[in-house]
Amino acid sequence: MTNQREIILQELQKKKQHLTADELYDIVKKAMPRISLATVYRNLEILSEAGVIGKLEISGRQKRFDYDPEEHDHIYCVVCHRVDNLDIERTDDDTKNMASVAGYTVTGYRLEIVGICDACQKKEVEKEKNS
Amino acid sequence: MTNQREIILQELQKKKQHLTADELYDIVKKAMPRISLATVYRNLEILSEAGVIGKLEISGRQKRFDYDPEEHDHIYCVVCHRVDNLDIERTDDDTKNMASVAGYTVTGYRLEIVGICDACQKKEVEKEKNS
DNA sequence: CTCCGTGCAAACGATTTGCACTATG
DNA sequence: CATAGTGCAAATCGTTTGCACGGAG
Repeated sequence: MTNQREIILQELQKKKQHLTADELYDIVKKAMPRISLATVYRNLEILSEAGVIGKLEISGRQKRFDYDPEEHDHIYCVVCHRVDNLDIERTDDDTKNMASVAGYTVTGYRLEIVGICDACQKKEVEKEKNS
Repeated sequence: MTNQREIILQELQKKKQHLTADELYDIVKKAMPRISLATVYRNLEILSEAGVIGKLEISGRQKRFDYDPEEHDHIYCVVCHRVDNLDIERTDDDTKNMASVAGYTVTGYRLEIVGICDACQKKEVEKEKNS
């Protein structure tokens, strides 16, 4: 656990958001100006591999990293691409229902709810006023 | 609807699989050797925009295109990345449950089941035999 | 000393774009 | 003849990697 690894982890946990590698890079640079983006990527990979954080491959281009490594689902905003945690209980029933599909052995699932976040809804209203 | 557009669409529908742009490119090249990958990308974008096909952003690197534009969920194989359609009914209840989340206006959801497909399971067995 | 982790820059894979050209309406 | 669509190559974006160096054990 190097110095840079620790700062990356701390900042991610402190923000309590689902950040991309380069968002986190910008933040960490303030505390450690000579850090490189590659180091951020490498450490995020190591940390998620170790189960300390989660890695999200939500629709869109960039991966995001989750301060909470527990299995859970996400909701994301189609406008600003912000991602939040969902707290929906995953019933065993669901998993059982899936087990029969097309010869697959089911190992898990990912539910991704899509919507427009509070902030973006407000922005929409603003826009309509001005037009 | 140009000639190349038509062939791209036909081949995708004929294959009844969830192909990536470059897989489709390889297929279409046989019928139309001078076509470029950019054209395949452009037309897949246009076709999915028009609702004739679907665009999938499943975990992993490449986008896949779906011959079936209807809303439905998918299962994909973690080993070979093959994607198949799911035929799980989406109840209104589900959507209602989601509506309350964190100030979001929910517009939809995407369920992605993860597993190992039939073919890859068989390959696993083979490997074990040989080792 | 020995290595693992770093910073940098260059490489990479997937996708997109600028441009000149071609077919089609 | 106007213009939407093409092929090609170069550009772009997010991410990964090779390499020489530096610092901790």
